[in-house]
Amino acid sequence: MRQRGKKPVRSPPRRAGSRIHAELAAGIGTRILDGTYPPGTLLPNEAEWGQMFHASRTAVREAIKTLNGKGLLVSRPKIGSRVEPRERWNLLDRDVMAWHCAAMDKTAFLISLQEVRRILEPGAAVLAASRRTPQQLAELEAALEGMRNAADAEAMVEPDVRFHLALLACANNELLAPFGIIIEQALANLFAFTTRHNAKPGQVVPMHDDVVRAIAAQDAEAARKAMFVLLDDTDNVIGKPINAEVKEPSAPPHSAASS
Amino acid sequence: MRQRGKKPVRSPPRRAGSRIHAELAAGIGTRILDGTYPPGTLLPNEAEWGQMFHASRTAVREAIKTLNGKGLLVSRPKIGSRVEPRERWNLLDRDVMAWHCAAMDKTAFLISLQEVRRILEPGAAVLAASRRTPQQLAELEAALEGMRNAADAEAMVEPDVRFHLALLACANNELLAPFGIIIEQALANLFAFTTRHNAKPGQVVPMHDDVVRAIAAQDAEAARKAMFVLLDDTDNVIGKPINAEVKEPSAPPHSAASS
DNA sequence: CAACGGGATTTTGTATGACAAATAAGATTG
DNA sequence: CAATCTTATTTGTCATACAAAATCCCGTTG
Repeated sequence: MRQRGKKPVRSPPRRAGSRIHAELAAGIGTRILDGTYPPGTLLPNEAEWGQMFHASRTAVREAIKTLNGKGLLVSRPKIGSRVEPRERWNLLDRDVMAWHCAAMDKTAFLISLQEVRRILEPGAAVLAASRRTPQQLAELEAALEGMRNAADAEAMVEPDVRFHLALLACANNELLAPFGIIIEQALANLFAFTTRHNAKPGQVVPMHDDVVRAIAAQDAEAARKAMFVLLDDTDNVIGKPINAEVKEPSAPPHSAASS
Repeated sequence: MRQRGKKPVRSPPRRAGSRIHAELAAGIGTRILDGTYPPGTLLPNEAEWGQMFHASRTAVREAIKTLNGKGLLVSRPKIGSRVEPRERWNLLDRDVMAWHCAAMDKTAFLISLQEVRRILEPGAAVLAASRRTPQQLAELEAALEGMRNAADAEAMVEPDVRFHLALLACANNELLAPFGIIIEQALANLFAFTTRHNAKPGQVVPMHDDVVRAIAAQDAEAARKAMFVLLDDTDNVIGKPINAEVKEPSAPPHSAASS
């Protein structure tokens, strides 16, 4: 009952409950990833963000702390918040990856993703062959079964992702887990291509099956090779439309920091 | 009415300016990484953390938002903050890596790190051979020169780290950058071993030189092989003390998630 | 008695205001 | 002109109040 004076005008209920700090983090994060605020830039101060998004300084600060945790920013008194150099960004974070993916060219992004997959997945398959537990193998087989039962290409994406994540898990190296995000992003975005260039889907399941059999037999070298076959196939799906659309033979790997 | 003049009740100045929310984030993060609060656990609520650390709820919330950004937590009203499953953690984040490294057995951690390095760095070397710019090559050579001029083993760590980071940069794939953290952690911790088991330091520089020459000559396969030689050497440095200290032949890769 | 629904309660989410601390930049002074 | 002091700006921290969400409990009702 202690009403204590009066209600200070108090801005309107601010729409039904939506996590404002999350929106703010996405808003600021997007602007960083899309180059509006390149590395080294001093961001607007907290009060300005608050006005831009019609939010309180509290919400702004929490958003900034979130981005801080992702390595995009550092804040110091009297200075403000400065965008960190790209190599400090946690690009493997789900949100950062999503903002990044939204900002850059999808095709170039997919090529980068596939390059990393070609490095990682064969190595993971080698480890998996010698280390997978029976239970992990069962999950791998379950994912494969899910791919077999998929009605159409779209329904195959989910078990496909599950398959590759299960493979990573079979490697039993916890530092490999963060790359699951790369798998998810790659396969999710790949779907846009597979619908347009349906590259003999009948062979996809047998190729995955080869990987499973090699890992079940603990044959590391066979697992490695089977994984390369799988990746080659994926590269073909991506590569075809690229060659058809891209003209220039060599583009700069990623836009220079200068501008 | 408002006690403007002197100090109101107001808790003591709380020690000279130290970022409390950072301390809190470290405190909570450490407790998560060391297993005090395993995945799935409901954390104490914000008020309780505030009492534990003698900090305001605001500071606690900002710390939690930081951990949120690192994928360690999710918070929901009425529920509280729950520890996310390990596969959602951003293990490649600097802070998370540091907390993790402090909590787990150093030797086991180094073995995991080296496994990932064996997968990644040869692949990065292959890409580097075909894609490095002259400037990137120059930085690689500068790091090598820094290793040559190092007075002792300790002075070699910094240019060594720079060398491997430069190699990653030569690959010109931005998704490879996050691994720089693995390199840094690996070499920093490795130093504890190399000082104790100084495995013929005279060969280290020539082996790095082989990598540089292969990349300069754009010989991808030679770069790959030279990198393997380098990694084999490191494995030897780690492996020797391990075999001397560890008894049990096979331990579970990482403590299983009970449920 | 059991299933259902609606409030009570707990916890996070947001806003506001005030002050402390840090530091860059300008003003002052020897 | 240089060293120092003041000032101004921005983040950091605290306290308080209230809103929103979601569980949980309990009463209602078939």
